[in-house]
Amino acid sequence: MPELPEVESLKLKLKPRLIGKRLVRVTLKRKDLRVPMPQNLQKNLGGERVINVRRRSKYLLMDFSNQHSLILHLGMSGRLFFTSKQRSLDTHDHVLLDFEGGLHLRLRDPRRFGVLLLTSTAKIGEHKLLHHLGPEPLEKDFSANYLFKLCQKSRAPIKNFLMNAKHVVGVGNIYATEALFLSNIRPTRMACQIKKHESEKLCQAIKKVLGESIKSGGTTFRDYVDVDEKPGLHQLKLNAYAREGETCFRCQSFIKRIIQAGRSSFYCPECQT
DNA sequence: ACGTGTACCTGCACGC
DNA sequence: TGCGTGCAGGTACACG
Repeated sequence: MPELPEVESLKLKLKPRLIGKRLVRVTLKRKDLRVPMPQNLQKNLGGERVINVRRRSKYLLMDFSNQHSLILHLGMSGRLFFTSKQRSLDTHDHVLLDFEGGLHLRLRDPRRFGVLLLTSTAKIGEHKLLHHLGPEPLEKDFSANYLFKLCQKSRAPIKNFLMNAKHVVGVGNIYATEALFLSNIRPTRMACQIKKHESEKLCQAIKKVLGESIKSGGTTFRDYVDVDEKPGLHQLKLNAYAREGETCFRCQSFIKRIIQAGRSSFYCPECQT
């Protein structure tokens, strides 16, 4: 489900409510998501305080006072939200986190493509899931120059290229689609055919669409909700994603849908070349 | 070595 | 109503 803006929105809302709080109890309602969850969580984290809540790529990182960190990924259908401890359990409520002061956080993930792991805070960057990741798109090191140079080495379609976390993290199906629309580039173009000026436009478009989505609290299609189970608003601003057969806001042509690497892509056949 | 296809899993909307 | 099909904000891995 969530791409960078959705995870960033969760992080921003979790931070002020969790930092400094002790984790009282961790309850696992099953033993695995996409991979087995650590079975020693209560022993390792029970009684520890939350020092920080961070995001790297689409991973949410929770640092605790004993130098351990939780790594959480929401996959396609994961939700992380505060609720009442008394609320009855949904079939797919897999993890319950009770913090001091009665704060109760739940992880719900019907498809179980999510991940929950524990690692030492110091070694988090070396973790198998994180070590190979490319730059954060909203940071300075993700520049037009960086993008252009990397593009020149790849014969993959530009959309697939953008969704490859080795090149840049956090850009999933929605935002790759939208950034390409904003920069007038057809998603099927080979990355190595992108011109210098296009890479500048594309780099800007990626930063813009991600930044605006964060401001809108993310995009909600079906599963995503924030920590208070409220949807985001960015779906109201999409230009291409999920708009097959509707008219382009720029030129009134019909938006097309194609499949690339098994995922839907949407583009305007007139404005994107 | 890189790019694509497949697997993981459930739920929902659709057409017949 | 019921069933089959196709689709869904992700990612690691096996293959060619």
